[in-house]
Amino acid sequence: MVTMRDVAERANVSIATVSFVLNGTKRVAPETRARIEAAIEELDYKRNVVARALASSHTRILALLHPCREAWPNATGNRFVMSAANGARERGYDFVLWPLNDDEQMSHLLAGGLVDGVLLMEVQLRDPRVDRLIASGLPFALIGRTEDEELPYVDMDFATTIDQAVEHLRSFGHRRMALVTLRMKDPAGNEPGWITRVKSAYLDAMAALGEPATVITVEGSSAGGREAARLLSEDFPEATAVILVNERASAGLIKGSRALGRTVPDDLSVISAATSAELGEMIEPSLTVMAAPAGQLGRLGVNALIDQLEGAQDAPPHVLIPCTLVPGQSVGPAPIRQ
Amino acid sequence: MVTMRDVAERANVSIATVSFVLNGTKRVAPETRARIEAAIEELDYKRNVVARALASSHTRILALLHPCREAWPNATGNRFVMSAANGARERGYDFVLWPLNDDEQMSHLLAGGLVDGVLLMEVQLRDPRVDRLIASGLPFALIGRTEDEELPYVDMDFATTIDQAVEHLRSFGHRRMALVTLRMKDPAGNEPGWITRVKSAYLDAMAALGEPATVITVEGSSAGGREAARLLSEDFPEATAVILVNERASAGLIKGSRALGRTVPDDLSVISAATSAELGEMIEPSLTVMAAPAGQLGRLGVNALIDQLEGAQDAPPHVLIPCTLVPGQSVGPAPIRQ
DNA sequence: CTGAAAGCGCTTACAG
DNA sequence: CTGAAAGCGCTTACAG
Repeated sequence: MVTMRDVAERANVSIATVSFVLNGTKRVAPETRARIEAAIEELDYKRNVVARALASSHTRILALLHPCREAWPNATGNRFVMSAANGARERGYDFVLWPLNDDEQMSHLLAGGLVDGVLLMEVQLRDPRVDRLIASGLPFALIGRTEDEELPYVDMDFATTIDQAVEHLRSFGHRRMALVTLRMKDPAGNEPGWITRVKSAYLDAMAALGEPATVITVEGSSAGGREAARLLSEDFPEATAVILVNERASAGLIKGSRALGRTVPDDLSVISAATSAELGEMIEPSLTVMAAPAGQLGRLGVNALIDQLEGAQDAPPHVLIPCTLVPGQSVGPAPIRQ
Repeated sequence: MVTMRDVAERANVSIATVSFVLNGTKRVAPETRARIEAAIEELDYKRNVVARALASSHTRILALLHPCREAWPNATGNRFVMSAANGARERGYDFVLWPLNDDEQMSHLLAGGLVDGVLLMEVQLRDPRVDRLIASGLPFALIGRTEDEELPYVDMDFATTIDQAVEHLRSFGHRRMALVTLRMKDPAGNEPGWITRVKSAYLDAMAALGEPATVITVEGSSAGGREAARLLSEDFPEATAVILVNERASAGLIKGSRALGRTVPDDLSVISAATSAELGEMIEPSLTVMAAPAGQLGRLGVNALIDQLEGAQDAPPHVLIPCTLVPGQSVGPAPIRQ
C-alpha cells in the first residue's frame, strides 16, 4: 500500500506538506507542489480515507437512511436517490444508501463516526429516529416533516398538489371525488406525515367546495387497489373521480374498477398523485399523473445537509415543492347522472 | 464523546482489556468482564468504527456498487438488495449501496480502505470494473458473470429459465416464439452478459426445436415495448408467443400489441422472464412471469463474499439459480392459423 | 514556505 | 488473566 510517507520521501518533503497539497489547506511553493504531484502520480497514491477520517474527524460521507424492510420506491425513489448522490458528489462528498433494520443499527451508525451527516426519508410526524438523530448530534436533513416543523426539511407540497388535482378534476366537471391513499403504520402505530397531510389537504379542499368527502386507505399493492375499487363502489358510489395517492395501488384500482363494470375514464376519472410519469405509462389507459419532484427534492435535501455541515449560518431550510401535472388518459368529463 | 479510555477508567482496567471484551478476542476474567460491561452500559459507549478500522484494517462494511445513472431495478432489485443487506447483517457486517458515476469514484472507493469487500451488479462479459477490482486487491463477488468464469459469481440461470419458458409455451401448443429483450450498451459498446446469454439460450432452444428464431431488442421503457410490438408484427408476424426479458417494456408490449389489433393472450401469448410477480400483477391481463430469484441471489452473493473475507478455503462459488414460473393470464392456447 | 511532533481512538503483539 | 506501548495513516496547531 502506498502511503503518504512514500509520497513524501519520493518528493523529498515532509508528510505535512503532502497533506497540504492534497487538501489545499496551505500555500505550498509551486515547485514543491509540482514535485509532490508528480510523486503522487507516479506512485498512484490514493489517500486512506479511514486515516484521514480519524485524524480530521470528518469522512466526507453522507448517508441516506432507509428502512430495510420496505419496498424500494421505484422510479420516484430512484430519481430521488440519484439526484441526491450526484448533488453530494458535486460538492465533494460521497453518498451511500444505508439500509437499516432497527434502532440498534441506527445507533451503531450514528455513533460510529463513519458518516458526517444523514438524510432521512419517509419521516413520520412523531419519528423516533429523528429523536435519535438529534441526540446523536450528527447533522441531518429530513425528507418529509415531523410535527416539529423547526427542523430542517424538504418535502413535497401536498396541499398544493391536492388542490391542483382537485382543480384539474373540476375543470372536467367533476364534483364528487374520493381520496384513495396508503394504509401504513410503523410498529408504534404512527403513520407517515405525508399521509396525514394528504388527507387533511383533501378534506380541506372538499370542505371548501362544500362537497362530501370519502377517504379510502388500502395497502400499497395491486390487491389494495382492487380493494379500493370495491370500497369506492360500496361507500361512495356517487364519486365520479378518484385522487389516488398510493402508487402501488394504481394498477389494481383501474383493474378492479373495470371488473366492477366501471371503465376509466368514461365512468370514473383517476388522477394518481405523487408518483411518476413512467408509472402512468405502464398502465392502460395511461394514467394522468402528478409527478413527484423527486430530482429537486434529492438535490435540495443534500444541499441543505451540506450547507449545515459547512456551517452556513442561514436558518434551517424549509422547502416545499408541489408535484407536476402530466396529463394522461385516465381523466375525462364527468359522466352525467342523477 | 465517550471513548474506550473512559470505559477503561471507569472499570479500572486498561483499554486493551476493554478491547478484548468488546471483540471477544481474548479470555477475560468474568468479574473484570462484568465491570467492563457495566461501564459500557452506564456510559452508553459505542466503539468508534473509524479508529477501529484504522487499527485493524478492517471496517466490516461491505458495499454494493451500482451505476448511478441507471434506473433502479424495481421490485426485483429491491428484493436483491434487502436480502443481501440482511444476509450481511446476520454475519456481523454492515452493508451499503454505493452509487458510482465513473472510474474515478470507483478508484477512490477501492483504495480508500473504507470497505472490506464489494458486490458488483450488472456485470458485463468484459467488464472494466472487474479489472479494477482485481487490481485493487479488494475481495469481491459478482452478481452476473464475465467471460472469465473462474471469478466468483452468483447469477441467474438464464439457459434453464429460457428453456422452461419455451417448455411452458410449447405445452400451450406454441411453436413460433420470438424473443424480446433489452437494448443496452455501456459507453464502450459492451452489453451486459445476461443479455448475451439470454439470446443464445433462446437461439439454442429454437434450433433444437427446428423453429425459426427472431430476436428483437428494444429499450427498457413503455415506448420500447410498443416498438417491440410493431417490430414483431413486421418481422415475425407468424409468432404466436413472445418470451420477454425486458421488464420495463412489458406493459408497452401488451399495450402496443392491443393497439395493433392483437390481444393477449388470444392472439399472442406473452411470458415475462427475469422479473417479479408484482410486475405481473400490475399489468392487464396479469402477466405470466418467471420471477427472478432475487432474494436467493442477494444472500448467496453476500455469503460468497464474506466466506472469502473470512478465508474459507473453498473454491470460489459459481452458483446459478433459475427463475420460477408464476402463471398469470397472458399465456393461452396457440391460435390456429395457417 | 516547510517540518517535527502530537494526536485522532482504536488493535495487537509482547511481556509479565 | 492483564497492561504498557507501538502503531494504523493521516491532520493540524506550532515553531521556525
